[in-house]
Amino acid sequence: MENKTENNETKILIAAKNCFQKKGMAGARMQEIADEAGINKALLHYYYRSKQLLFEAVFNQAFKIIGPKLGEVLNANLPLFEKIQVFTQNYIGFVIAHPYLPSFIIHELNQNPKFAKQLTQDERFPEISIFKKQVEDAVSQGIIRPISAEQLFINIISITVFPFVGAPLLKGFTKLTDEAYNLLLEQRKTAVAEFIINAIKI
Amino acid sequence: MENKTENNETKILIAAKNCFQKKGMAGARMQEIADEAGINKALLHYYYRSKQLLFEAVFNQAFKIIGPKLGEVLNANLPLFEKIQVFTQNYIGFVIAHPYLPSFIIHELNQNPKFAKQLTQDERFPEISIFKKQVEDAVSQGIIRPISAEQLFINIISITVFPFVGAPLLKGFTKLTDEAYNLLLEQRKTAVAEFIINAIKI
DNA sequence: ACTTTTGTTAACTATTTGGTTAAACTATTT
DNA sequence: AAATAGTTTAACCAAATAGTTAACAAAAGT
Repeated sequence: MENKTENNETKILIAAKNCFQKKGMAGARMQEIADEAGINKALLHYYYRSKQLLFEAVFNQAFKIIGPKLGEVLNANLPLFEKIQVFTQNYIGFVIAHPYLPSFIIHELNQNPKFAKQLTQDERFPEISIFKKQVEDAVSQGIIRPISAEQLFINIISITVFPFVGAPLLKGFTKLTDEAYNLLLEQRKTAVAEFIINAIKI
Repeated sequence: MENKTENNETKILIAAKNCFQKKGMAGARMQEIADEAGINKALLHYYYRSKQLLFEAVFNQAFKIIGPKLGEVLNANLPLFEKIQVFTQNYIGFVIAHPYLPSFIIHELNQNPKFAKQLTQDERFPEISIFKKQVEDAVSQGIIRPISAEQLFINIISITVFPFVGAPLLKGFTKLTDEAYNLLLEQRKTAVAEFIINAIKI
């Protein structure tokens, strides 16, 4: 067993992930990451030379997880409605398990547009072309109402991700307790696909 | 004319708004705010004692703008479908004019949950109870499919706001240029309401 | 006129913070 | 066991940064 005691390199990465995701690049402190990893601050610099590089390691790892997760379903060989069901269910489940991840990615991408361009060109970056064709076919066959694949895709992602990103705000508006709100998120695993399919189905 | 030369207090607030919205509380620098306002850094502290207080002034002002804007339509005396149309159109238009605002509010609220609680109790904080009743009535009258007002509200906000918050990400996915993406946002002013109404209408 | 209050600045201070160094410690090789 | 390479730490360092001070200027009272 190799992870009897996690090695420092991964302990650092885990601690850094937590700190960066909670506080963002600008708000996170190297000392805090070191403390959370239970090691000396100099060791951070030993493994990852600078804050910037440590941040990029965390960010890339985050994207390596979430990117393929998205592409996987989008490019699967499934009928459109089923695909929407699987996608939203999978994805909401995934985000429930990693609640800080979307806000983190979005915030840092907003801070650093160059970073965004770079990501787009990564080979792991999800492709929507298959999904796009599928939507266009469904429209021309009269199965769904006319809508561009881009608009539909944006609607799906929005309705899936935003309830996590905007949780504090939405909890405020709806005056729900944390438990009630989490229950509601859980229900969305199936409710969201239903909503979207109703919106496009003829 | 009183704003011949804007007074320093508001010049500071404007500069601070820009910096905080672009870089967040943690990323913004007092010196940068002073430079952008064209004044000495000490003057920031003269008017707003600390970075924290300046930040709160900016944040509260931001919420003072966006909060009532939301409540206004939600509590208006309009039939449900029309309300959805007016709300999405108004709100998308508003966010086009203030594109950094939602990300800013969301990020800072995620950083500081106490802040969120405090806001909820503010009298300016929008109420959804009228909207809630309206949705419940529409459901029981069989006008719309069964859905909780909270879920519908979350869907509306998500689909309205997320395309702005997640713009860099969504631009990446859809491979659209900035212009194409902006055009698409413009189209959403009407398309979004249609989508939502189709989703719930029986 | 002069006194007081308000506004403004340059220079300074204290602290935080990312990053370095040199030494100590540990495992691995020879 | 000695040498070597890899790992870890305490103590530092330099730059950045929020905040202060003291002097000065302008405006407002008197």
